[in-house]
Amino acid sequence: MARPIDPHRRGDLLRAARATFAERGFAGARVADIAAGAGVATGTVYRYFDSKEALAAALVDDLFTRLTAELRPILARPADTAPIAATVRAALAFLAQERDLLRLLRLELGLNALALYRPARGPRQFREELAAQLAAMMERGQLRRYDPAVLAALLIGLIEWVAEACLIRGDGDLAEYEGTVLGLLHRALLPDGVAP
Amino acid sequence: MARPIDPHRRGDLLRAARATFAERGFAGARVADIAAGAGVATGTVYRYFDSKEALAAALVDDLFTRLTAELRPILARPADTAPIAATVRAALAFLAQERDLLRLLRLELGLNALALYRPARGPRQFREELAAQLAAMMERGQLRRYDPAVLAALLIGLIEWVAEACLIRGDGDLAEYEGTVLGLLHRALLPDGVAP
Amino acid sequence: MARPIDPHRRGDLLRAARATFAERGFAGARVADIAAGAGVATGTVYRYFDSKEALAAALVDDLFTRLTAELRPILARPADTAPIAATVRAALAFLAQERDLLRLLRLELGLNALALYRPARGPRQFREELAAQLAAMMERGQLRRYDPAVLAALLIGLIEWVAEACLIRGDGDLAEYEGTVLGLLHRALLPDGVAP
Amino acid sequence: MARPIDPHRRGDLLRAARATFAERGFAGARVADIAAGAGVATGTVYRYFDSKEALAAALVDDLFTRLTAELRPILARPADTAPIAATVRAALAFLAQERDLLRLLRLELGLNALALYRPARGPRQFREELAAQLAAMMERGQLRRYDPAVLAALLIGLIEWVAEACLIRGDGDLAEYEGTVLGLLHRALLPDGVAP
DNA sequence: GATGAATGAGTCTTCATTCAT
DNA sequence: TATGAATGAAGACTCATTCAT
Repeated sequence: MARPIDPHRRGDLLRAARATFAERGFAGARVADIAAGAGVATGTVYRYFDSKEALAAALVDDLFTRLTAELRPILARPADTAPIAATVRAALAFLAQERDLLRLLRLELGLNALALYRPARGPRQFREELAAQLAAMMERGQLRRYDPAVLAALLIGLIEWVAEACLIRGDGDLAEYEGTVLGLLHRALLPDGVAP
Repeated sequence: MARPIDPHRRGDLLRAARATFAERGFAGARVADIAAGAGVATGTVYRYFDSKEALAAALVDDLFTRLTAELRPILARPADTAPIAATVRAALAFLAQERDLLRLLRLELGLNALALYRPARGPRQFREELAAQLAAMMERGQLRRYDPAVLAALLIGLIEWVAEACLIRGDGDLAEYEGTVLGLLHRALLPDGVAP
Repeated sequence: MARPIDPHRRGDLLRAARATFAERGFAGARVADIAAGAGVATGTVYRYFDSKEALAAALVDDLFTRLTAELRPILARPADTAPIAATVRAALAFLAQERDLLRLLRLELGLNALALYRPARGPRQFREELAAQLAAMMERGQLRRYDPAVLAALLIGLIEWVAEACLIRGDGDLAEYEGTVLGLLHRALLPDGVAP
Repeated sequence: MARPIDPHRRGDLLRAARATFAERGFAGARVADIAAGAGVATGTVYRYFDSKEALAAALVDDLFTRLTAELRPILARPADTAPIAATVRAALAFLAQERDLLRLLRLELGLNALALYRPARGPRQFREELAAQLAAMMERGQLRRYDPAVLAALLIGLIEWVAEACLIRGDGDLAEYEGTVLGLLHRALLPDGVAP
């Protein structure tokens, strides 16, 4: 049997890539540096990832995976009186800790690059779960009626927007933007005469 | 750098750049090709623009300039009972006709590149005008009270979000998304008991 | 390097190599593909051949071995009144069926590569046999006197030349070239007043 | 007016390439080295030649051009009683001084590479001239009748063969091989009862 | 001002070969 | 013996930018 594939290698490479991208930016990071950072030879990178871009895409994929893993339980919390607000807050808190990946994603990677590698599953699936959840809430009269799919996409878009504006561009204060968005959503989503 | 003399040349270059970027993408477009497309020598490009990126940024700048020029009168229309909805509609209609620049902006240019070259005036100034307008409307009781600056940014963000989702990613139907967003804004912004 | 145990494997590899070289060219053929084609692991190739080039050289070696094996009996045919012409014809007919290896040899392999791996025996030995045969014929007055060694080399060179011109470069018609060469040899080699 | 193109550059590059190829071989020669040898920047090479291979092909082209320029007058020498022998001798003498290019051509360049770049003119045209010359000689009864085109190709092939055997592979002595070939040609080409 | 020839930095990727298992 | 994961050297080429004319 040949040398068995090391299950840690992939993680090591991802870690090294994240550090190198954060330090030097995507263009400035050399594949050789990332390999060295993971303690392997340059060519080895290409046994785990198709290209430098694929490495970055995997990092971003991973970000979304962890984010949605964090949000799902909150969104599904049956007793929560304001699951949407809680989800938005949790998402923003999570993203605030991942500025480096967020910068990589919005500042350096073309959306094109991403589209090539991002498996449709992750974020799309979460959006569908969210839409289902929203539809159920509308059904129960907890939410005004909108197109659940569009509303789900919109909620995610709003989260991304706040993150981009506050965490990447630094154009605004996170708490303030969060407050405004939640207030707006409160008015827009809750039926008349319902407390948040 | 001396100011370019011939404004005609500048326009030719911008036109050639737009065509070349649309055809080959930003990376694939050679400065020499753009120059040839405008009927000038390669070096001449650099008398009008500092770099290839500056050329792209100018194109995007121009997009925003034309967009805001289109929106200002609508927003300021005194008799309009729903200036916000009209503005959103006009913005989306305008952007629907500029998909190629939108793609360039979101798909190929890093936000980084943009930040380097985009003069703060254009979009920022429009945002401030919008904020002032919103503040005035709140003052008059036509709008619920939110932070006008954040709300202005949010409105612009929503427009960009719809444009990106529907015009670039093709993830949704423009009319449907527009309807949902306008409905949501209606609920969120108008005081109780006010017709749109 | 231990001698390979399984001669079957060796044949499989040679077959796979020939197919892969023919399909993708020498440079385009990956050792891993050849291994896969033979149903073995990459590393196994190196138990049978020292290098990718050695694989190609073995193929060419084999070509020469088969060619000379085919020619020897013809050349030695005691009753033949024109053994040289018969040999040239047989050689060309044989080579016409091995275009792929011929192309590999003349188009892709540098003669350098060949020199490194080709064991001197094969072609050199045949040339010596041919020279001996020619010397004997000169002795018997069946041939004009030339340096037998040079003439042997020349005959082989002429065969290779016709093969290259007609089978590889496609510059001429095989039958026509063969006829001209045989006519020329006839004049040059046979003593006056001898029928072919 | 921009910097005018330097007519010496191409020649400088060719000279530097020849020296570098001779010293390091084709594969071993770096384009950067060749450029440095010609006193220009790496990229400049690519304004004059499409690729490293094109550089080598140009060198070989040049070899043929100079060779045929040398042979034409000899071949056309009206008073010459043995123009073919004189041409063969002159060709071999010329090639003996160009071993480095000959090695490059036969040892390192695939014939493929050559075919891509070699303009059909040079050698092909010479072959046609030679064929015409041979046809005229046949017409005048100075030569036995063969297909002139094939015979021309064959004569050139014989010269190349002697050059390869003696100058590149070192398998034989040039004078001896030349003598044998000329003797053979003498017998094969001259009509009975004609002195060389 | 315009020209366009010259510059030269800068790196991803492949794949033959090795050798630990 | 076979395996196949790991290695890592190695360099052609592009093209944005400059600047001599």
